[in-house]
Amino acid sequence: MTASDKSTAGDSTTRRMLLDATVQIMLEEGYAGATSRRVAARAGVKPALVHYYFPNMDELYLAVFREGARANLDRQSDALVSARPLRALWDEASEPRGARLLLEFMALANHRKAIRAEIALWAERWRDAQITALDQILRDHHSAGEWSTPAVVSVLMACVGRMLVLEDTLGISTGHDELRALIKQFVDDAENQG
Amino acid sequence: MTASDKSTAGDSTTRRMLLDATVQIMLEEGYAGATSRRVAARAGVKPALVHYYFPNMDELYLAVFREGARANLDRQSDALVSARPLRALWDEASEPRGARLLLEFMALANHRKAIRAEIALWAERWRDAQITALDQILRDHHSAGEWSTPAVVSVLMACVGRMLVLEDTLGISTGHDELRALIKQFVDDAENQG
DNA sequence: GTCTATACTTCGATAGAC
DNA sequence: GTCTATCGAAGTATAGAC
Repeated sequence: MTASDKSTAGDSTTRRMLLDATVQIMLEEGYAGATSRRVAARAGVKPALVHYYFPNMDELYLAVFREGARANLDRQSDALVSARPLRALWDEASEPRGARLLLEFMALANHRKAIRAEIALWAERWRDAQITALDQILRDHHSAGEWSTPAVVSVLMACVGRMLVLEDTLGISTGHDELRALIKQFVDDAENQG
Repeated sequence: MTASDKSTAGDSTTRRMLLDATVQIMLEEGYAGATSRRVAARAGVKPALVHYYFPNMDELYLAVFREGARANLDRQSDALVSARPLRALWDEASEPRGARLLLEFMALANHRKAIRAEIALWAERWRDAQITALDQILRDHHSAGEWSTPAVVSVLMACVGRMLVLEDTLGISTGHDELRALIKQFVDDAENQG
């Protein structure tokens, strides 16, 4: 085990474990449950260590968010050049963990104003890249309907995919199957003739 | 001023002020900012009074939610029998205060599990009523498109209207105008030929 | 119904030993 | 890098005077 293995192996550095613990707690108990003490306990270290790696809690939350945002952008880049980009985008928007974490960060942005700008920055990058790529994709697949412009498709998939997940999490399901079937049909129609 | 006026007049009882203060703080600082001390301060009373009217904080949050949910259902009932029900539903889904408050309660439901069931109950009632009414409305206006079923229209308007508001709040706007214009066009087309 | 006073817990953050 | 120890602030909740 050389020193350089540290970044590729289990990534079991303390900092890594603190970030993971924060995400896990946010998903299970909401952002208000991710306190310095509880994050430390989940990571198996003492509370003071949290402040060694992150000067304050805002920085911890921002580090968690930035890491997730970067991973999200990377996955989207892969999705946009895949064989079925529309399906990949829809799957990504419907991914429960990401949607639930984003809910927490949206609420956290309302409680800690330092978070707000970071989310907006990431979201605009994410959407711009998606719209740019969709412009070509929708043209290639000459998708039906004058309404299916890149911007509309991008915003619609993001809004609907995520909100359906959030409703599912709460135990709300009325109408979901019907809407999901419709979207799946649109995606399949567009990509099977491409 | 008789005793019965208390319910109709300014409603300036202490309980009323506590509920209002809680909503205001949740909107401005997020649910985690609505602590018993701060709610009391905002209402102009001492913290102990909060626990006189509400045995614990869960009950306060639930009282706030139930009141908002009832008002929401009432407004929807009016909307569904109005001259332009689709426009009214879209306006209601796009109303910033309601959408932002719902975000807080969705996150709160993840932090305080007692909230979760109450939201699901209200949301299912709300959607069922909407779908039932839309069934007749869409028939009357013989709205175009095989996709415009009651369930799909209901879920779509709710998801998109609210998520656009949340994105706006964060400072995200790309693609919003285009999608809003499209929905406005759909609503207008459906209701101008009715 | 509203207050004062208080008990108890948990929080974020720091100082300093190892 | 990790710990022990600790500070001061803020949280929920209760008891009891008025």
